[in-house]
Amino acid sequence: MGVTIRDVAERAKVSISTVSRVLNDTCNVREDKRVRVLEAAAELGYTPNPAAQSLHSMKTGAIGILLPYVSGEFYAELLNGIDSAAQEGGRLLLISTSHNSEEELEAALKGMYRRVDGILVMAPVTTADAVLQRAPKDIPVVFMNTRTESQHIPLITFDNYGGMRAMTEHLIQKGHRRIGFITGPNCAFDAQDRFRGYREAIHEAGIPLNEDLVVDGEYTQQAGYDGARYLLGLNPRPTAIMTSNDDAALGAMSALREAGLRIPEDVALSGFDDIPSSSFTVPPLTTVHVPVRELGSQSVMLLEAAIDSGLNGSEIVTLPVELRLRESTGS
Amino acid sequence: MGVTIRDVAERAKVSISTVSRVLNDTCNVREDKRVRVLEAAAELGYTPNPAAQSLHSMKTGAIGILLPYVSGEFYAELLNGIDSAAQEGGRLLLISTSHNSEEELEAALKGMYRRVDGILVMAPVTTADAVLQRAPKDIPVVFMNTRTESQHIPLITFDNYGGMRAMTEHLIQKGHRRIGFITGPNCAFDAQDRFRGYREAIHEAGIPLNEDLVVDGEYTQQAGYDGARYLLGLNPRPTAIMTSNDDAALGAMSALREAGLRIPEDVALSGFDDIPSSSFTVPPLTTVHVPVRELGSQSVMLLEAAIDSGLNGSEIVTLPVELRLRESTGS
DNA sequence: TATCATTCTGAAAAGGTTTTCAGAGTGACG
DNA sequence: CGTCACTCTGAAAACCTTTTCAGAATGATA
Repeated sequence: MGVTIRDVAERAKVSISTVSRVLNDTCNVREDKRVRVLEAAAELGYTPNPAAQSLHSMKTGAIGILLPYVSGEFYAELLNGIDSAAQEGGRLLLISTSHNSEEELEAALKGMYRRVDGILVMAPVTTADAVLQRAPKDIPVVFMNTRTESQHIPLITFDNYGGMRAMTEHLIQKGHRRIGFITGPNCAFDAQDRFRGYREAIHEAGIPLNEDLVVDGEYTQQAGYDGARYLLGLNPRPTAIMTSNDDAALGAMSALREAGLRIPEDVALSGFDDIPSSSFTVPPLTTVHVPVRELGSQSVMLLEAAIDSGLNGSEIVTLPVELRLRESTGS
Repeated sequence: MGVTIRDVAERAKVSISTVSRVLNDTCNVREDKRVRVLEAAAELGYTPNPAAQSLHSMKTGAIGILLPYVSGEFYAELLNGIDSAAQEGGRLLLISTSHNSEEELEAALKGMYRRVDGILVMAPVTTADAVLQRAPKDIPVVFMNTRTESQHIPLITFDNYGGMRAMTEHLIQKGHRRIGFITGPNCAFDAQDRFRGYREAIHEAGIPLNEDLVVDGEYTQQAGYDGARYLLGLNPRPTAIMTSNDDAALGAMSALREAGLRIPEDVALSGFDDIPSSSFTVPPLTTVHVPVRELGSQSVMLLEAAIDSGLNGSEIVTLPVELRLRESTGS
């Protein structure tokens, strides 16, 4: 079917070794043969078969990405960061989503084995250690936004705890005492960390933690909507509502409007992630800016370093987050 | 490095052919050898090398996806549809984004050549025909949401023209005569089709097309915001604003609120795409529901059919769209 | 002219799998 | 016991490339 190096060699009347040498210019070939080969290759439209190349070189030129799911602007941004860094490095991207349990992750890892030179894993519900145990050991793995017990795992994450803590302090400093909190999915570590930031800030301010003000949620608009409606039904109702991500905040905003409440005069509202939408809400949403694109691109760079050096790095990088104070909390 | 079929054969004390036969159960092997092979394979953790398999079978078990960019909820949904269908078919996904010019597309196609069994292309700014000319011919390609001159190209799209036309008619029927329109990117065919739907509906209603009411935009919130601000500066201002997608509508909504205008009493607003956010805005956004997930999954299925049958289908499927009338237009 | 050093070049091996082909073993039957 | 039919099994080829190794061609020098 396809045109092989043999066809090129035949047409250029040289051996296949010479063709290979010319195409990879790996050592000197007499000029006339060189041009003959190049012409033949161009005329036939020859492209080396990547499978054969991989087989020999034990490299694939691709990296794999495992994500728990893809939804909303957050993941779109993440993919942008990953893709641009991968393209920079001239690598293809194999992607596989909706892996939450360890079993699914293991299957996905196996599926990528030897098809990629390294794997990027975002696994918010399992520890990196558990994943690594089940992963093939001769391929570098870099984690994003995952928890680990060991300190020797290449991991890029951001300061979920600190961000939510700072946000809570901001609201407390604005005078709020009854602060409702809509959590993310309980099983996700980042959601736990964010909640911890809230809890500890509340505690340190000497405010008793009121369990009624904490409602289980998800990272979705629907959950934000539902959670906010619940909180608004309390008596007295909270003076501020914190959500665990911006999507939930959008949902909560919808519930607040529906109830005829003004933001922030009646109820203040905060999000987390700083997705593009958050600056276009009315009022603009106070949130925590998370460097998503950087998370993606730096993870790829870390992975490439591991691939090129052959040794799996072991740094844990925590990217800083930043409060974006906007009108939804009266700033 | 890795464990090969040879290692398994050695351990099980059989030939590599037998190992291959057992693992693919391709013909009968005596039971005792069978279990020996299976045990050996399990103990060594053997996984066949995909490069070697591809080399022999001329199949890769992967499909490629070329997207112009990834941004916002629309693409997240699309990827979901694609990924779930691909997983169903047991295929891996190679993804590559930010291809707009024909040159970039060609390079990306070349890069995927023989790494995938088929390619899914979403190319809103070039015609499918142009892409096909530059693509390797021995690999099936399915297009999404692209324009073509020929009728014999496998293409799944949806009714951009009809959707926007219906939306315009809806607004006209609500009594609007001064209807502002914020276009999508001029170069994109779907944006052109959507605009055409607006123009022709206006025309058929006997309303003269007022160029001032049409403002160039993009598929972004920022463009919607800017466009709406411009339209609101007109005197008299339009009584309704139509945007070319929901992201732009969110931006426009922000501009309307900022200007202290009520939706829909002062200005009605419509979007296109029906992204998840659109039902959580206040008021909920009237929009055109587009079956994004289906677009993704059906494209994959069409591609798989082409791969399996060996012949590139040539149907053009146009998925129906559907008006979602909500409060932002007074429904 | 013969020899040497130098630059090019082709044959062949290796990389890991699947599949074909022919040969080996087993059991049945005459 | 010899033959036949049948089921298993192993050796080898094929898939396509890169790279090593040895040999060929060229030019220069004695």
